[in-house]
Amino acid sequence: MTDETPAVLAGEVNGLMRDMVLMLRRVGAEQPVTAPQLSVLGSLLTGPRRMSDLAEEHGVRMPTMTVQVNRLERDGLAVRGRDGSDARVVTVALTDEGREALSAGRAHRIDYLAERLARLSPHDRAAIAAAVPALSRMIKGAPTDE
Amino acid sequence: MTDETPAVLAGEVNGLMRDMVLMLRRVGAEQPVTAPQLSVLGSLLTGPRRMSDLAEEHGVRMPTMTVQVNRLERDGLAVRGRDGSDARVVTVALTDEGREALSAGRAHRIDYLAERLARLSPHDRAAIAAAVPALSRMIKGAPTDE
DNA sequence: AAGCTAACTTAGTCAGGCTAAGTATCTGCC
DNA sequence: GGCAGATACTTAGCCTGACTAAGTTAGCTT
Repeated sequence: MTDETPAVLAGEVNGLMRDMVLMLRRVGAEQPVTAPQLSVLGSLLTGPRRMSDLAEEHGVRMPTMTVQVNRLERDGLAVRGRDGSDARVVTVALTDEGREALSAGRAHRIDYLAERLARLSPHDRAAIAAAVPALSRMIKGAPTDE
Repeated sequence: MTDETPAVLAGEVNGLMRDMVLMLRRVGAEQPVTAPQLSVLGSLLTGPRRMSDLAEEHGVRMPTMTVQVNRLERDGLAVRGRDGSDARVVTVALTDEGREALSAGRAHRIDYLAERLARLSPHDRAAIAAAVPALSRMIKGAPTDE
């Protein structure tokens, strides 16, 4: 049995995250659309969103989102629009091309992970599946609901 | 029970990783030493290393490591040296200040994680602990050893 | 209508990654 | 022994992604 003390576990999780960052760099390399861009496109799937919402949702400041959307627009993946009720707000919407880029990019990432997961034993996969909710709570900083 | 199909799991893990990146940005913000730098300092703990080794170990190209080490040296956390047997190789060693920065930076990250883990139920922690080896295998792309 | 607040953008800075090309040194072969 | 090619690094130049500070435009409140 592994030691489940928070401090010890934290060390293990820390190492895991370092390796994960490395892996993510590899997955993303050679891809036309970067991970943050893909992430923003994903937010647009349910309809146009305002800049401030996007910034908030992705945990960045507005200037960062401005630049991100500039690039998406430059590459034809999204378009800016205006909100009728408030002339200050700028909305962003997916283009068809953006929708395609999103699904292609997602497929690439998911396939990569799925392939790796498929190589593991059912036992390992079960362990990961069982830990997903707990990891999600940990990442979001939410205490376990008891 | 969660569905353990690779494809479905991959989707969940993908979402998890996105959130993790967000969390890592938060942990790292306001920290004097960045995560990659901390990571390099960690490699130096066991003694001086050559540039090419460091680049290899951290999955980056040499020019990237050159810049990284430039910054570490600029900030007094590491020093470059020469290898007696081969005049082409450059070695990098920790300074006392670097050792301190490393342990402080590590402590910050680990404490952050430990605190979050401590808030989870023992059941959640156990699930995470049980999944660590499997996740590690997944990340490294190694098939389960059976 | 004035003045404050809110939503974005612009400008400037920094870290971290890359490729291509330059320099110095080592190695192997004739 | 000396030259050719390989190896170890650095330099230069480019891109993404993040930040703050400051500018602009539009809405809100009084």
